[in-house]
Amino acid sequence: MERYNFKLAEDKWQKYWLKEKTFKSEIDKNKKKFYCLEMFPYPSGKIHMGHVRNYTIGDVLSRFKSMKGYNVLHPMGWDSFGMPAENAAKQNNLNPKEWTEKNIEIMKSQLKMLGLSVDWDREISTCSPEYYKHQQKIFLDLYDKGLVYRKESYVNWDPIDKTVLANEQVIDGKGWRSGAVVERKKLNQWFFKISHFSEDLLNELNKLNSWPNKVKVMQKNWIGKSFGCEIDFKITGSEKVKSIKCYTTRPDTLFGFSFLALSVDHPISKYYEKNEDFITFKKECSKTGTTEESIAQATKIGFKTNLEAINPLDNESKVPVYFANFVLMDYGFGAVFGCPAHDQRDYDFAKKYNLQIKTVVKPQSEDDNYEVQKEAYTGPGIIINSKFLNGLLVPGESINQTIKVLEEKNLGKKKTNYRLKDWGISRQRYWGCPIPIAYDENNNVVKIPEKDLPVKLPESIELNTNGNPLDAHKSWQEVKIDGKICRRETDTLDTFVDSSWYFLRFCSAKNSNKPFETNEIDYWMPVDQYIGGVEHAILHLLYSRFFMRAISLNNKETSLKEPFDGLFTQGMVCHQTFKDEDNNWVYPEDVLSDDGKNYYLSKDFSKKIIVGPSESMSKSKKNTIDPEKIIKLYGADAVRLFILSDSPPEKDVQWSDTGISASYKFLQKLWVLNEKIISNKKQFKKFDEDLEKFTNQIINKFDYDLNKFGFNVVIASIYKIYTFYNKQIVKEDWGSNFLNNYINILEIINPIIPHFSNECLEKLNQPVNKIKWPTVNKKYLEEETFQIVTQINGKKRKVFPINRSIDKETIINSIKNDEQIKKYLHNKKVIKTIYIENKLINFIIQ
RNA sequence: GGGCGAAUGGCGGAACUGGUAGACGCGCACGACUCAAAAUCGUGUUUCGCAAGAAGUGAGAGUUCGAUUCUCUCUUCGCCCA
Repeated sequence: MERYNFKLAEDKWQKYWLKEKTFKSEIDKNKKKFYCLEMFPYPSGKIHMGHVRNYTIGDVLSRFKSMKGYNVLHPMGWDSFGMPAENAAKQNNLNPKEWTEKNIEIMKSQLKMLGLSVDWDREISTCSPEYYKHQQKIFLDLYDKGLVYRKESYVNWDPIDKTVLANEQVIDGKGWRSGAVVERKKLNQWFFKISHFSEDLLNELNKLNSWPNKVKVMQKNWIGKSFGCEIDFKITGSEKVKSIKCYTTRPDTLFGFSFLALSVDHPISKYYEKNEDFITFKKECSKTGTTEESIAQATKIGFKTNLEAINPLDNESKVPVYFANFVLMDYGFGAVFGCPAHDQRDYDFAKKYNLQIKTVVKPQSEDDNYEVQKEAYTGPGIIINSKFLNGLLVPGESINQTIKVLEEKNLGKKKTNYRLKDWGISRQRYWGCPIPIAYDENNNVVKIPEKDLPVKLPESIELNTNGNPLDAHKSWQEVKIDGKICRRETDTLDTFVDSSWYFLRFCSAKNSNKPFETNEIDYWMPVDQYIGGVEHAILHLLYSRFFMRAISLNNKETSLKEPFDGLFTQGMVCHQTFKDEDNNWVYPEDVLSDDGKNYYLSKDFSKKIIVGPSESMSKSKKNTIDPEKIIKLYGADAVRLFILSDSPPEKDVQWSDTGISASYKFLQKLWVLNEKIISNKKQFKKFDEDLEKFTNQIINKFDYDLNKFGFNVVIASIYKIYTFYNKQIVKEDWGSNFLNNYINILEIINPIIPHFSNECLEKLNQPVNKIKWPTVNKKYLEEETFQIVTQINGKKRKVFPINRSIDKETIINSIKNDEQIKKYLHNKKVIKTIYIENKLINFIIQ
C-alpha cells in the first residue's frame, strides 16, 4: 500500500487547475455571483502564518460557494507601495521597484503552494503604473467634485521617517511604524473631504447586517457624533477683538467658567506675532502632537493674554483668556471655555495657573455644599450654584435647557459636531502614487491633463536624501502644461488610498482605459464576503466606505455606497515564546525538550530555556513559523486542515507542532482508508439505510457550518467521518449505496483539503474539475426514531428511543410504566407533565 | 475612565430558536504489534464514589417545569477608544 505523497499530488493538482483555468471568473448573468475577497498582502518578503490563515479561510469559502453553484470571483493582488520598500532599498542600495517585484514573485509562489483557488489573471499591483494611472484619474475626478482640497495645516510629523502621519497612524503619541515621538508641523497638505459623508457613514452602519458589531461600534466611536452648542463670548481688554466664538458639549457647566483657552493658531494670534514670549510659547506647543491622545498626555501649558471673556449667562463674571497647547484649531473653533470643576484637562490647567475652580454639578448623593476635590467630577448629577439652571438633571435636560436659554437670548446655538476629520493624504515619500497636480509660476494648482496620465515615478532616484527624495529630483518636477512650465507636486499619496478602491479594480483588472467598467462592477460588486484582520476596523474599512461614496457621488453610472456587504475579521496566529537565561528571545527550532517540561538550547544542553506565554507571531519575539518550510514538510492540505481545526476563525489560534503533525497523520489515515476502499473485493449487497442517513446528515451539517464560518466544527465532522467509514470497511458486506456515499464525502471535504480530495476522486474515476456540492435527500435528515429524554423534576433520569409514529399519550403511558421510572414515581403525585415533541418529557412530582 | 466582548475537563474547543453539557482534537493512561524503541492500531479519559448515585459551564442572585444559553450584581481577562 502506498503512502500519500502530498508533494506529487499537490504539485499535480496545482498545475491541473492552472491548465484547466478552473478558477477563471467571467460574468455570467444566469448565475448568482459571489465576490470573495481577502485583504491583499503587503509584499514584505515572505508570507506569514497570518496570511495562511486569512487566505485559507477565504479559499475554503470560495471553493464551497463555487461548488454550491455560485459564480465566484476570488482575486489576489499586492498592496505594494509603502515605506518598507523605500527603507529596504536605502539600506541595500537598490531600487524599491526591484525589491518589491522580487518579494511579489516569492510570495506569489508561496501562495500558489497553498493551492488557493485564485483567479491569477486578475492579479494587480498598486505600485504599477497600470494601476495607479487610474487612481490618479479618480483623484482628479474627486478634485472636480470638490472632495479634494489643499490647505496649510498642522500635521503629525514623524521625525524619523520624515513624513506626515494621519491621526490614525499615531499610537500613544508615537509613529505607528517608526515609534518616534510625533511632532506638530505646519505644511501645505492635500485632503480628502471625508467629513462630507460623516453623517452618512455613521447612519449606514445600521445597514451592514453582516458586519461584526464590534467593528461597527469602533467606526461609530471614531466618527464621534456629538451634540453641543456654539457660544459667542464677549471680550474686553482689546480694541481689535470684540468676541470669540467657541464650541462646547457641556454648556450646562457655563457657570463654572473660569478661563477661555485658544489654539495658538487662532485668528487672534496674529496680534501676538511680534511678542517674543508668545513665539517661544508657540514653539513649545509644536512639541505636542495633534492627536487627542498626545494632547491628553502632554503637560498643559498656557500663555496669558491681556484679554478677558465675559460669561454670557452672567455679565458680572469676567475670566482670563489664555493660549493653550491642548486646544486645536480644527476642533470647534479653536477655542474652548474652561470649566475646571468638571473637566480633568481644565482642572489640571486651573491648578497650574491658580484659577478659580467652581463646582456647578453635584452627584445625586451629595448636598448643595458639595465641592470638587483633587479631580474634576464628570459624572451625572444635579446642577448647583448656577442660578436659574439649579436643580436640572445632568446630563440630558441640563444641556438642552441651557442651549434653549442661550438660543432665546441669542447668545449661542445648538450644533452637531463630528470627531472625524478630513483625511490628510500627502506623504513626503518617493515610493507612493504621485499626486497628479502641478503648480504654475504663481503657485496656482494645475491639474495634469488626463492624456498625460500616468504621472510616473522617476526610475532613477537618489534615496539617501534628507526628507522627500522627489523634492531633490529637480528634472522630474519640471513639466509643461498648455505650454506653461510648471512644477510637479512632489508629495505622494498615502498608501491607504491605494487600498481604498482595489476591490473595484479586480472587477476590470485588465482594462487599460478605465479604472473599472460599469457593467462589471454592477455584476460583481459589492464584495459579498470580505475577510481580514480586525486591525483594519477603522482606517482601511472607513476609507473604503468613503471612496465608494466619493466615486458614486453625482455619478450616473453607479450609486453603490457600501463596498463590503459581509465582513469577517479573523483572529491572530499565536505561538509559544522562548527566552534564554540572559532574557534573549530564542527561535523555537533552537529549543529542545526531552520531557515537555524542561527545555534546553539544542546546540548546548547545559543552557536552560524559559518558556514564555503564547503570543501573536512576530519577528521581534522570534516566535514565527515559516509557512513555506511547514508546507514542504507536511503539505499544503495538512497546513490548511490544521490552521482551521483548532479554534474558531474569529479567535486567536495556537500554532503547535503536535497539532500540525496530527493533521498530517490524519490525512495519512484517510489515505489508507481510501486505498482500502479502492482495493475492495467485497460484495455490494442491499441498500444501507444507516450509511445513507449518516452521509446525508453530515453533508447537511457541513453546509450549515461552512455558512457560519464554523470551520473547526466542520473538521471535527471530518474526524467523525473517518471513524464511521473505518468501521464500515471491516463489515463483511457493503451496502449497494456505499461508493456513492463515499464519493459525496470526498466532494464535501474538497474545499478544505482540495488536493487530497481531487487525488482520491481521480482514483475512483470521478470528475475532478468544477465539482458540484452533493444534494441532500431530506428524507434522511429526520430520524424515524428519536431519543426522548425523561426527566423527573427537571433532572435527567433515562433516555428512551421512540418511534416517530407513536402518539403522545402512548409514549407518556409507556414511559410511566418503565421499571426505572416507576421507582421515581412510586407513592408520588405527578402535578404536571411537560412534553416537548420529539425531545423531552418532564414529570413534576411532589 | 468609557465602550465592546469573553470565562466550559490537564489543554484547544463543541452544544441548532431555553431541552441528554463536555462533540472532535491534543495530552495522558492501559493494551496489541516489537528483542526494544519509534511509528501504527485498539480501549479508556469532567470530578467525587467500589457501586447505586451525587456535584458540575468564573462567583452570587433572579426568571423558568428546565439555564452554558435570558436578566441583574460582582470578579478576572482580552480588544478598542481615551
